[in-house]
Amino acid sequence: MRYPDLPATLLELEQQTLERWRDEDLFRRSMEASEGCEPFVFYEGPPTSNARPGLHHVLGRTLKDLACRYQALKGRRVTRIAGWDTHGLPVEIEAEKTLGISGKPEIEAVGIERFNRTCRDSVFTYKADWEALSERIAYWLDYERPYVTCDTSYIESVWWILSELAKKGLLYRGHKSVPYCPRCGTALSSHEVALGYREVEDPSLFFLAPLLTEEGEPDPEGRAFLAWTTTPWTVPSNTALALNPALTYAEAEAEGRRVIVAKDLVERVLGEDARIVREHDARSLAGVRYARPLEVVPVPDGSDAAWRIILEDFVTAEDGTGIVHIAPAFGADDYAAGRRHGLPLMRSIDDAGRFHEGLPLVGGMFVKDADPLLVEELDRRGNLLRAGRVAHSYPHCWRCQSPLLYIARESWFAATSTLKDEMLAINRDTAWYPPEIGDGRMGEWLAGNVDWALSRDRYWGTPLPVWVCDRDDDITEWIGSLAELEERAGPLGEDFDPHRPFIDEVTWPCRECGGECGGTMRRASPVVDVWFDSGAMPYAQWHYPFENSERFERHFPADFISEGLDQTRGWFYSLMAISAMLGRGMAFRNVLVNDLVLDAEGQKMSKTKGNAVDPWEAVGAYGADPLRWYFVTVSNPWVPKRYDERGIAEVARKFFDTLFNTYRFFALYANVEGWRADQGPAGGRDAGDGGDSSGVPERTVVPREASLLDRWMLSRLHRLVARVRADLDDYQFTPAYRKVAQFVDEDLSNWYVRRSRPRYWGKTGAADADAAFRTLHLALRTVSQLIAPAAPFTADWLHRALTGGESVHLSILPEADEGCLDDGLEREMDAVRQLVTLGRAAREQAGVRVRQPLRTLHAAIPGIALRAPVLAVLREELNVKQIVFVRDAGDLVRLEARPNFRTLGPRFQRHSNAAAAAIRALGQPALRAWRGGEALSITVDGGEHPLGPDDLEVAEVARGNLVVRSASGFTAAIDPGLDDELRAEGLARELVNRVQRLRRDSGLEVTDRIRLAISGPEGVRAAAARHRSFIAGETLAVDLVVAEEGDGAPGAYTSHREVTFDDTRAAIALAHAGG
RNA sequence: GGGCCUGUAGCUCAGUCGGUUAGAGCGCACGCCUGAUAAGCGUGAGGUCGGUAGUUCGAAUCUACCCAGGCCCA
Repeated sequence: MRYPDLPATLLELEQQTLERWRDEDLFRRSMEASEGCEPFVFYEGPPTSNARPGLHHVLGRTLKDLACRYQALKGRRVTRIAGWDTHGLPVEIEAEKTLGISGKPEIEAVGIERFNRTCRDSVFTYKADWEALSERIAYWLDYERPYVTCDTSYIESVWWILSELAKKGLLYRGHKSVPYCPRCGTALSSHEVALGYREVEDPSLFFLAPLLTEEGEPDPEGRAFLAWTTTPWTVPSNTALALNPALTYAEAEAEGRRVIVAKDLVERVLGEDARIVREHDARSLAGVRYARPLEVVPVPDGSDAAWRIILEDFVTAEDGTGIVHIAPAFGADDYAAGRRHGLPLMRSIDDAGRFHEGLPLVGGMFVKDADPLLVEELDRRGNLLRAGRVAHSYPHCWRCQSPLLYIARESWFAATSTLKDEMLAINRDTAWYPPEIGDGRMGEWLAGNVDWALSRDRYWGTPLPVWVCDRDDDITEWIGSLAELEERAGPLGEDFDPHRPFIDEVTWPCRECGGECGGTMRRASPVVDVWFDSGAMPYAQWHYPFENSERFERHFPADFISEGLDQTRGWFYSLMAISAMLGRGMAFRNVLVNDLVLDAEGQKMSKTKGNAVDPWEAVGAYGADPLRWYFVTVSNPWVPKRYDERGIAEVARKFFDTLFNTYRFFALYANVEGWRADQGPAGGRDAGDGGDSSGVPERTVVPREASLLDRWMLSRLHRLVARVRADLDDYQFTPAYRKVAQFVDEDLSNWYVRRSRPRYWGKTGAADADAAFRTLHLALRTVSQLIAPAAPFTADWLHRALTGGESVHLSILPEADEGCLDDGLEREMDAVRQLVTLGRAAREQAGVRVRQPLRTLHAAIPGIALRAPVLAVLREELNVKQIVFVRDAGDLVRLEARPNFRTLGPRFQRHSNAAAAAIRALGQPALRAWRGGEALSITVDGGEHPLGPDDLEVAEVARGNLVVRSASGFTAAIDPGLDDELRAEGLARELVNRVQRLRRDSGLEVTDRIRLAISGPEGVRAAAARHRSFIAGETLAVDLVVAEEGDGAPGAYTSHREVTFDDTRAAIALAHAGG
């Protein structure tokens, strides 16, 4: 049994792994394996399946999958049920396109039955695409039994929730101001409204509302409030004027009138000539009566509260007059204010946007056409101060371009605002990643919570399960199940479809009024907001409470959910609001938010711009693992991501290729040497804990007396495990996997393996080779487990290759072994690596290559001593004979004082720089004395100041005829001087270098033995002779002949080469020793 | 129009409580290595920290305004 070769490409590796997963039914096996384990509950936010998955779904699904796989790796049982969001306007719009129709009148002409059938047919258009992409990117989700929001069982659970809320008195009928298209006869969703903003010119008029006394008499002083509007057609429905309670208002003389406006706006609104007569605090004006500016619409009953001054926070002094005209029948703020103050709703127009027939002046006119007449009438009544035009952005219907009207329409509401405090408390207990979304966007949204308008006047959705008596609409019944419905209306028949139009036909005689009224209970026509559907998934995915009660309880609340930022007021809110209303507290404990995927230029991806990246293309380019890894490591999930294919290529090279090369190295030599993880070393030493079919890796494979590098590697490895676990437990995926990447590249590949290489071909003995293999095997295997959540294909392939077939996704991630951590050793090795960098820089500067040995490295390091075996690593890496640590004696070192601003700043304030300069200017003797423990003081601003221990740092800087490099307290200095001995050794290494190249060029295998001949001038011969065994050993020469120039027997060798070393010429020749 | 997020090297990103010499990878230039070789390693150059004004002894970091991109809402 060998350690297998890697597939030719990562894409091939993924394909092989996918096939294996399919053959093994691995997802199912992983679920079975965790049967009975502590559950980890994940809720899948349902995507709409009638649109293709996009690249951003790969991001979202990577994060979800990562969290779930990590928990599974820790031994949790992770429920992850797929779901489909199937109702709503996007589906209806697709159906309109399919049927070639547009708008509600045309839908009704076609018939709701046919229309909804078309909707249902279109819902799963791209289901296969979604499932295929999910599989390809290794998003493990249970697609066997997905929840589907248009299924009868799902709808029944939604009905149950609504009826529960009704029982709690949380549902009511009211009005909601909605953007409404008068031509299409329909309200538009906010998404649709956003599509239609256009810059237009509208009337801008300042109109007057004359003050009245409390008795309703004209104000003796003839004063009037001044209000501003761009919609004259709403003025007849005015019922109040709102002031900001925090503002001061002024009475001013202008154009012969005494008008009241916000004090700050007097000049802007009334001109420079306006004279302020009196000032009023807003509060003192509250409740003051005024005369209706226009009397076109009749006064309804119960209008006692109307036509008075009210106070509202939303009023600003930014524009207008600081006095806002309130027409509750139209604006959203107006409607809310109307409810707060008990104002009447003066609905004066019909569904086509026309004033009611029979009204004076404007009866039957389209509201926008009536504007000029109303302005004229205001003027005639002396209530117009000024009229003009203003350009502003105003929403239009994206379908027909009609200007939208904001109109209060009948709606069914859930009284979420009564649970505001409860939701705020839940939100505080919810762990948001990042936290600022919870505090900010979500917290503010909840703080400003208004009742949830649940109903939509549409067709394809969960029908609102409320029936209303057609004689007395105060009589309503909420139905919570199909059984309840049958109890009322009789059998519904097999396979009853609870959608419209069928549900609309279910009626029964009104019982409330004892049959006296002879009324019929008919369903209120709206369907439910689709956000209610998705927020109901914790219950409805189990058809709770009709079945699965116990399973539901086990899966509530969710431990974890994750969606895009746009879901804050969408799914996150609907989950939270529904559970709060049901009295069940929080619906999710942890929520990870991701931002958008932008294109490489930072622009939003969209089909119309043509910059959208097809996820299949992205996966096909480098593979799913690099794409997932890129998304995870490039930046935190909640930061907008630029998708740049070059970034994926970089990840594939930098991380995956490095990891693969490390494995390839391991496999190459393990196979050559016949090393197996489950066998002892060749020398017959104890095999340790041997094989591990348990899935739990051996905790410590290398005993205490193991080599320095192994102990260092294990310390790094276990520290990595501890840190990654801590990060992942805290949903910090990006830092976690950046740490893994850094470990693989810097610690494992570039230091441990590089420094250990000769150990693998036995240069240090069989036992040491075994330890080296064992350590590398453990490191690779642990890495494969750590990356399993992020790069599931690569991880699985690696794990199987290393363990002989065991899937990483069935394994358990070990805990970090504290006993392996060795802080001191890690610090020493860090110091060595720092000195190596500096030493190399010094060599570069001196123009001496590493192959040329040097006598001495002078080094200074802050605060740690390096032990002998660590120093050996440093000597070897820098190719020096000895290392001398400089102290403050001798010519090598100069002391340098570095002021510490952290302590000086607070103490010296504006004299900090002077103090710092005084410290820098301290002389060598003073600094030596300071180091010796003597007191030191400086003179600043004429005063004598003693220095404390933290006020300065004393650093050593090497000096003299050395080439010096230093950084952050570390100094490395080399003496570039060479003697004959060093030159000879350097030459010997050069010879080895040339022979190795010739070996390679001659096509020899790395293990082939050779016969070797070297000829050249005296210096070369002397070096070769002196380092004969070194050269022979390095080049695997069984025979080395050193000859005079032109001497020797060329015919005996198969490869010859002239070589030069700087200005010296020589010749080498070799032949395969075996034959 | 309002609220929020982002802006640091050519590119992608770090940057702790405000601390005086702002880091890394890629790319680029130069070099090394040749028992991981369609690999590997190193050194170097490269910055108005989006802009302006302020607070402070000291600002990438705090404040205000502005610019660009994005999100949510109207």
